[in-house]
Amino acid sequence: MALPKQADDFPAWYQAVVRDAQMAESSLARGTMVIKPWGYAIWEAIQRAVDDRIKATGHENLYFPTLIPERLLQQEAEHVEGFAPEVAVVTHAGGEQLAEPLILRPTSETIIWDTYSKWVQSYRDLPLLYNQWANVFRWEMRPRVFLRTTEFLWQEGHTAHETGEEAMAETLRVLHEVYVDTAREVLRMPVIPGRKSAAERFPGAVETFTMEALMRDGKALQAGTSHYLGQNFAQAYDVTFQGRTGEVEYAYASSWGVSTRLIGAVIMAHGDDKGLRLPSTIAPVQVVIVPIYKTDDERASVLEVANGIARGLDGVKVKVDDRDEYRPGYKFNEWELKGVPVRIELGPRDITAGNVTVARRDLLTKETWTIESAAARVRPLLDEIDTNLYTQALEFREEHTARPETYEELRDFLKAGTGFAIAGWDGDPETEAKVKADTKATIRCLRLETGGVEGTCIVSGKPAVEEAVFAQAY
RNA sequence: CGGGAAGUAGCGCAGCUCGGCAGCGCACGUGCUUUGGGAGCACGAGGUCGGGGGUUCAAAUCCCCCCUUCCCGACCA
Repeated sequence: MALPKQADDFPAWYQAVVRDAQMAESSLARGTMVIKPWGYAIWEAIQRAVDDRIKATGHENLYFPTLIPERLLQQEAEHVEGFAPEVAVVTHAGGEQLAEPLILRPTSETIIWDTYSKWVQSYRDLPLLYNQWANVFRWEMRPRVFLRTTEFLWQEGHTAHETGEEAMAETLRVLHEVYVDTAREVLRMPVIPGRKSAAERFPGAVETFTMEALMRDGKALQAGTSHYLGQNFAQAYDVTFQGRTGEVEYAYASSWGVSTRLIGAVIMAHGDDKGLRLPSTIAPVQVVIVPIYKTDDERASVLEVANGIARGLDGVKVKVDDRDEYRPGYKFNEWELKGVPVRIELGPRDITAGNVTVARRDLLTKETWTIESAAARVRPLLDEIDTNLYTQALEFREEHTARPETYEELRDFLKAGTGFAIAGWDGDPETEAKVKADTKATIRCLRLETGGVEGTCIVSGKPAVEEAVFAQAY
């Protein structure tokens, strides 16, 4: 039951955590997964945080169908080229071959923009600020639970605007106010927001923005994307409106999404050799109380005190683990594996002394509190743990971020695959391709906050026009 | 789709080379003893050996085909 060590075999560790913490298991069809209650509860917490922010930034939820006529996909050239290889097609239904095949949506721009063409006549109909929570299907080469499954859950926002400036502002607002904020404040995971290079752009997008997180094996994970689509989809699906001065124009678009991949991100950003470490913001159980006893009398008295403490923890997701069939040591390990931030141990010795023993998951340390103080101290401790998880992850990222001076340094660092490398780039797709050919690493993003880029491209020596963040990626 | 490994009880595996009663550990059921870091003993239940075909008196084992999973690539949220 012991987990593989992260340092020995990170993929094996990841798979064991997912399985042993009962988050998910793979299902019958290739690349599909059953999300089990512990994993789904984490997803629900993430959903809630993301959905709150989507609503707070002025969007409404709606729902489009899973099945889309195949011809719709053909209408946007780059989009079909990008997605066709991984689209699942329904050819038969009702015992007959369909006259027109249907695809299982890999994303919904096509059906949504085709529909928007009926909804938009005038600039007064804009903007459309809609989001949906949905499942999508992508027939990827190599599935990995949560990170890349054939079917996954996500939200996808699709907005239509009167001007390009407005659509771009929307794209960036969602990136920062919804995604980066959720990553930092809820997942407690530091991310680098940035722009994708043309090679890494979403098919059909004019500009793709991303947030990139660093996993504890040194690889980067694209944790969320927000796309400025310009007028590409409006032109492909004929979404026109009459503007303020009477002329007919195409609408401007954004689309953006985060998925169940975020669960994998949390596992690999915070997890340690004992298993998951969850911030309280997404923990299905924030505090677990483990009673310790020998006799039935002790059991009764310990549980009475334990339940009293639980009742006193107002607004905290607390569980008294009163299962009689497991011993305390087993429960300690199990809740550590599942990532519960705080464990309270309570036995006859504690009760005699008027104390509880409090173990924190982030540091694996124990402290002693008086029973009376527990109600007041739990919430501050949860906050402290959440802050510490973020700090630890940020320190890890800083320790694993290099600023190489020469191409040899960049190449060696990227080949080792131990983190981010930040360097000047001349913007040429050929230099980007050279790095990928030499190291298998990619430009994860181009920094947003850099103004005038100084210095030279680390590959070509020509003047740099971008500051690029390179890494091996999932 | 290319390279590698593997499918045997819920999980992890041995058995296969050299064909001959389907096993081990954990988990599971019952009972007793236990309980402050993954308890002990006893008894017990659980199997189309990934699927199909072939060879043979006899196949988990040998041969052929197929499927699936994992790892490494190319693709990707």
